Amino acid sequence: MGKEIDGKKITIEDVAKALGVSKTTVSRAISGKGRVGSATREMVKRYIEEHDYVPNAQAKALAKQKTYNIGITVPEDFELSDLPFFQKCLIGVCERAGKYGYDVVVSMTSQNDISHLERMINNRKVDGVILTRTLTKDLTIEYLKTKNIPFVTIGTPNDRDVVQVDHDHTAACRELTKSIAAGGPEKIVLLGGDQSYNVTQCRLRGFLQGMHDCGRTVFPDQVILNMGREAEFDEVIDRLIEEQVDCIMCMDDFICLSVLENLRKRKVDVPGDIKVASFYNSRVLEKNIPSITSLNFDARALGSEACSIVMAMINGEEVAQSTPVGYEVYMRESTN
Amino acid sequence: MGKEIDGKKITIEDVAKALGVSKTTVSRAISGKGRVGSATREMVKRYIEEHDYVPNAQAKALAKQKTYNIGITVPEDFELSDLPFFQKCLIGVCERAGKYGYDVVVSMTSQNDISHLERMINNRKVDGVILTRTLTKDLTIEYLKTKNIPFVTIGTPNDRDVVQVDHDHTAACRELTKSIAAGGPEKIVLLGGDQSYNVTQCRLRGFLQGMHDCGRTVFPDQVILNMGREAEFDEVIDRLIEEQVDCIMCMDDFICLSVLENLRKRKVDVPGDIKVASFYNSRVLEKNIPSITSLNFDARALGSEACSIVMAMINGEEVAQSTPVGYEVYMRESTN
DNA sequence: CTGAAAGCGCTTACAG
DNA sequence: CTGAAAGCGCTTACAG
Repeated sequence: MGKEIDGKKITIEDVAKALGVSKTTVSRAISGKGRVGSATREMVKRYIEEHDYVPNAQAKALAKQKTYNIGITVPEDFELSDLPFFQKCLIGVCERAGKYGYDVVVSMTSQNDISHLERMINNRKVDGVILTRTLTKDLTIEYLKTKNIPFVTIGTPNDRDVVQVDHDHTAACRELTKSIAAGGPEKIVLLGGDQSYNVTQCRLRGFLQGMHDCGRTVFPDQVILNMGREAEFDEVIDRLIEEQVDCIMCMDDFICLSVLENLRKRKVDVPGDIKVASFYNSRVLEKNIPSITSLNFDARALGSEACSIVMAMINGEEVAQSTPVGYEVYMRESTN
Repeated sequence: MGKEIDGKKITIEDVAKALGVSKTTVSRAISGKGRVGSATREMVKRYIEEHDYVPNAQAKALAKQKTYNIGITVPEDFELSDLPFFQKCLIGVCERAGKYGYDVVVSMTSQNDISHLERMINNRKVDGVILTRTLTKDLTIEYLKTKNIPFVTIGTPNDRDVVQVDHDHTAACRELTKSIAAGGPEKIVLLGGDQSYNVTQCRLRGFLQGMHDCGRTVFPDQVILNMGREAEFDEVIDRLIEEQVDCIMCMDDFICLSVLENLRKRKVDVPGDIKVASFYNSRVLEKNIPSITSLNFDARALGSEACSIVMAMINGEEVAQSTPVGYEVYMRESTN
């Protein structure tokens, strides 16, 4: 196996010589571009198959001015984000990229440091990039717009001229909110995360719309954002109990987990005393008793979709400015 | 900004012409290899700085027969593994790689499909690779050994001639087990995951050693591996309660989470009725009440270390076959 | 249908 | 200290 000459890989020239044809012919037989006699083509194909010839991607890249790589950003401060979300996206991207013969190179980014991204772009390591998170004030988007490189965001930046794919969070949250509000609970409160995230804004909007759809008025004290530290939860939950809130809607699973444990600590029964729902997949909560009403999203599909879209852009095709990926509403015990 | 000619990046030739020197000189001034007059060097440096010249990495790669990329495998079936572990490793790797001017390309692998890895290697997209997980029967290791490429594993494969970096799970579990066994609980049971993972074996070994250190005999029914589905937990926990087990040691956080929720459901008090400990960081459990006795590991450090080691191998340096990364034992409320 | 040659943008012996 | 030239391994007009 591994037919190598002196431990070195064989090149297109070796193949050409061995077969008594030109490099041009070998190249064409492999790429399928340009005409080659079918007998010649078969001969070449058989030879490279038997001799494990694999074209040097670096050389190809240089000649074609393409890298056959796409970039993806990985948030350094992922603690702030949904736990397996990035990883699922990544898998989706890898899977799809592989079908195009592309590899994926990752670039670590944080809110205010995009130096790794810059290096990757400047070094022309990739033909396009996928952003896995968008912030309201997003350095990566600003940067990429100045460069002449195709990119798509997973998530919904405010910026209406960047190509994006996302779950329709607003619609999803609206639907879930409606389903719950219609069910009766008097006082519903929304607990959310970092308001600098667009997704926070989308979910908030969906919540407000859903409430509005049911003819509900939302007072300022029914929306609590920027939940983070443990101490805050203690305080907030205390207040909500005191105010006899009927239902707590959580923008993500971590908030929901904290809420549940806080309620448990205080011996507050869910859903008996207070109903609880989450605006996100409850992987972390999946074993929870009672089961948690939530939305269901498929991050892997998001990654796949995003990848297909950059690939299309790289190939110069037209793409939609925005592509929604589906969701489901799971009504479960926690809001019964 | 972005001094480009016709929207194309400037090349070393453009720089050379503009400065009236040869490409050789420019190349040397940039790389610092070969002698160049210091005045010339400064002139070149200033010019490329002002004109945003960035060498074409593809061309450099081809000329130097190096890619300036390292590969890292991402487990497709990460559901089975620790949740943020891979991501932390990845961040650690990215961070360190960046310091070497390297980018990192990911390759999706599953237990029995390493085609993406193969493509990445065959296409020579990387100079070395980091495996983020090792299985007892590991296709990736077998494959990489046949290729002539430096690689290091995160985790402890049985294979004693692959370079590896890992937490010393065995020692860590041994220490935690000792601390607990010394504290008194009569009947201690170990609940573990997939026994095809080496880490499972290491933890088991540590547990057995720790028990042995305390003069305890371990009977077969005190070790339960391959815990997976919810149904199993119900059954197992029922049995353990019936057998009046005093302490449940969990090999990872997900097992621990399931155990805790199962006990809670049955109104079994922790640590009053049964003590609980985890052999892994309790990120998922961090808000749990009571706080959970566990080991503490730093996956990001693991990634950094692994990266430094492949880099050394790529540069032809000698490296230790095995590098341990530290751990801590956190005794908390759940075993009091 | 096939090939010689130039080109992609670097690096690096070799010579001066 | 500096440069002309060959080479890395592909692709692709251009010519036949």
